[in-house]
Amino acid sequence: MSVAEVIVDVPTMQTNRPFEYQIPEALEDVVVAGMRVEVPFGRGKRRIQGFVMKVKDTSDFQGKLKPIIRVIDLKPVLSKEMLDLSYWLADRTYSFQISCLQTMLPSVMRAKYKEYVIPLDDAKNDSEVENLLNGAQTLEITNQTDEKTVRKINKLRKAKKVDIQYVVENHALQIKRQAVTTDLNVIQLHEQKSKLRANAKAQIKLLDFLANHLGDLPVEFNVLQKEYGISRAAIKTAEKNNLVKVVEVTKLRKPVGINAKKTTNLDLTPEQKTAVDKINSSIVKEDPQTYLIEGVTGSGKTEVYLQAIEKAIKKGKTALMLVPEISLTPQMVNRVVGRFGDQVAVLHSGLSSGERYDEWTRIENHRVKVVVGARSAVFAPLEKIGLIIIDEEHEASYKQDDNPRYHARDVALWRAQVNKCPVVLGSATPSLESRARAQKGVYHLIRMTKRINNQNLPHVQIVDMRDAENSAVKGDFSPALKEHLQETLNRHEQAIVLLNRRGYSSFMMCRECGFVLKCPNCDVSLTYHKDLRRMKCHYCGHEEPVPNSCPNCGSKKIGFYGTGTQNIEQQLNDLFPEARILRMDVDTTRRKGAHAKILAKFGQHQADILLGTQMIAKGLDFPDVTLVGVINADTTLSLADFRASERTFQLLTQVSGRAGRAQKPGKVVIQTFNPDHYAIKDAAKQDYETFFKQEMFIRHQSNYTPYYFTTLISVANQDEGKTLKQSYWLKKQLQGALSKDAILLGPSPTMISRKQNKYYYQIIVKYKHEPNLHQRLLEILNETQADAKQGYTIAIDNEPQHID
DNA sequence: AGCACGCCGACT
DNA sequence: GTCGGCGTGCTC
Repeated sequence: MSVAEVIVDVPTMQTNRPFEYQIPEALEDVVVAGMRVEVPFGRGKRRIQGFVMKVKDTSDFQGKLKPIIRVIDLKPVLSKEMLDLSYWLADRTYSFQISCLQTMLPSVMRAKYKEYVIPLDDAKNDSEVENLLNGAQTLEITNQTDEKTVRKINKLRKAKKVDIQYVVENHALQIKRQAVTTDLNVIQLHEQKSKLRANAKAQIKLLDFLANHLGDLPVEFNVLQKEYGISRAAIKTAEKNNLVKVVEVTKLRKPVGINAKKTTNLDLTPEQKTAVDKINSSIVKEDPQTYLIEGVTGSGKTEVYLQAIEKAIKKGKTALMLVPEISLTPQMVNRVVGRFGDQVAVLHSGLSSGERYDEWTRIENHRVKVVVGARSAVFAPLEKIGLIIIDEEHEASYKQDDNPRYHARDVALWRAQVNKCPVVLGSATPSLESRARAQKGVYHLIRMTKRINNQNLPHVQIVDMRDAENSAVKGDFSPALKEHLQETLNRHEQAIVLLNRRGYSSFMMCRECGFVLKCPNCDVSLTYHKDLRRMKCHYCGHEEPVPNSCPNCGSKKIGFYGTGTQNIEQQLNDLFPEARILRMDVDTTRRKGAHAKILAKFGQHQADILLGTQMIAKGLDFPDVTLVGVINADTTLSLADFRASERTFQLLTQVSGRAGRAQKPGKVVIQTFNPDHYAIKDAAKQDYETFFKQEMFIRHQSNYTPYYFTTLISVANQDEGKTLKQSYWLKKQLQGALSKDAILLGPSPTMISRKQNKYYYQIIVKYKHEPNLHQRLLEILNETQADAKQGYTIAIDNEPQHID
């Protein structure tokens, strides 16, 4: 007897374990681990999708096993590595295993469930049934089906007149197309052509086409029709005369940007060479070491990546390169594709779900050696990985912010262990966690301090907005920034203006002295809560009234801080009526491809000023940009988040790196109310190391990452009282499991304490070594699962990226 | 999640 | 009396 352990597609705590199914004889040698199967589940006739985790020949189950209905895949869609990874991932992120398995696959492979009402045999002519079906054979039940109909169906079901049929649908279908190919070679084709009658125009055209495109066969019918005017009839005639063959091809939608010119290795600077040598030695030794490249903007990290990838490929291995979604620009993609051609698969959000599935299939079929993609590409079905690269390693977007809340870096490190390959983390501004690990020797630190071609770092000027001259200005542009913009325009060069919009108008700052209202306990800024009209701390729950005057200098100029991009655009228009301005923010980039379009336009110098939010800070390389202006450097600094300084430093350093990438010298103007803050001063000097030391000191003082681990637990319910009660119960449970050294903060309301009509409260655990915590949290999830039906949601975020 | 079972209130 | 409301427990 063969038995399969199956993880079923029911994301609840009670079903978060394998269920055993009997493998029918017909499927005896067909069902293997990693396949999707359709199984019956529950008392009714419900059918659902499941993943086979294991095949064995004995059962531990006391009752009678149900048989597997059918296999959905002909071969496994998840390898042993991925199945193993799913256990680890589910445990680490406190998620359902089914959710982990699903996130590893393209979304089209997620099962779709449909329900139909079907009449039972002896009730086919029943008037009520006929009325319900309205002449049709079946009736689909969707969530659109109105209550009255549902009631009618239930009644007829009880009367045994109709039944419900469940259908599991697989949407991952490849598009099959007819195509033409031939067994003849060029000489034979010419021979055949000469035998044709002169008036057989279409046949001649077809044979000419084949002779010229022998390398590209088979070619689809519709391509021949559309691009060469060769009809289906002509092809059929040629087939009849044994000139061509008609075959079916699975059409793979080819994603954009694969038109890159072939490039070859660039000469390396000594620093680059050292980096490549170190990484390559680990690739050769199959040694799962982690390297952290701390390289200033413009130091040529990408070339290091490319040459290391080449090494991996030469060894017969594959390579995985992760890039933040926002820097997955055609520029970036073309550099990789230019080097490795069609051995590269690109996974980015611009792909349709079908295209994404096709790319996944190409990788799965071993037709790809290199995968470039954003966060979820870390699950690419590559085998024999020889190298994993994570560019812009500090980016918060590598952490998924809903379930499963995984960090791509952690997954990459796990896969590197299994594949015995090195991991390269690269950034101009590494995350404190990674840099600290390098300090401790867990990672190998590679520093690249020089820009290629010895370009100078841009000159950075910090403008103190508290100065009389600047605070007298009506708008948001200081005289200094205005002047530099004008000069740049006069020289017909380009400028980037960054508006730091995160944390928009939620905190209070004094425009006279730069004072920001902070929590007395937690050293993060207080957040304004509209509903209460009070200032609150998101960490500990401290609250106080909104002040009328600055507690530091007594000025009345204290207020909420923030300006929108439209407003700034207007100001720019007024100041420089002759300048062409491009605005890039969530509003102008909502449409697919809009992001790339704006950048392309700016790259072709069709505009003088690019105005935008954080999204313009990353990896752009425009030779004509000689000025970068930062309107309000402080907003991220004042976020109610312990990573605020780190985020500000990263943003300013990255955006400053955009100025003066080519021969022309660059200039950066940073406007701020905190000119003496180390995050701003160090960013101006592009001095990561000094910033790192200072920030580590602060983190040490205030017991944050990387000195402490953090876990964030949030509770939500429609009823605020219930939410609070549950939060306090939770806190008590945790206190029982934690040692004296752990720090428990909260419960406190979240930034938007009410979303979708639910109240949110959170508890933060900071700890160094708590062996019981993980187990206790799993137990708590189990104990509270019954509450889920009463509308409680408990979410656990291991090492949160932001706390709001 | 979806379904059955079971225990209470308000209707043909 | 019974229809149907939802609270509880189970699914190989």
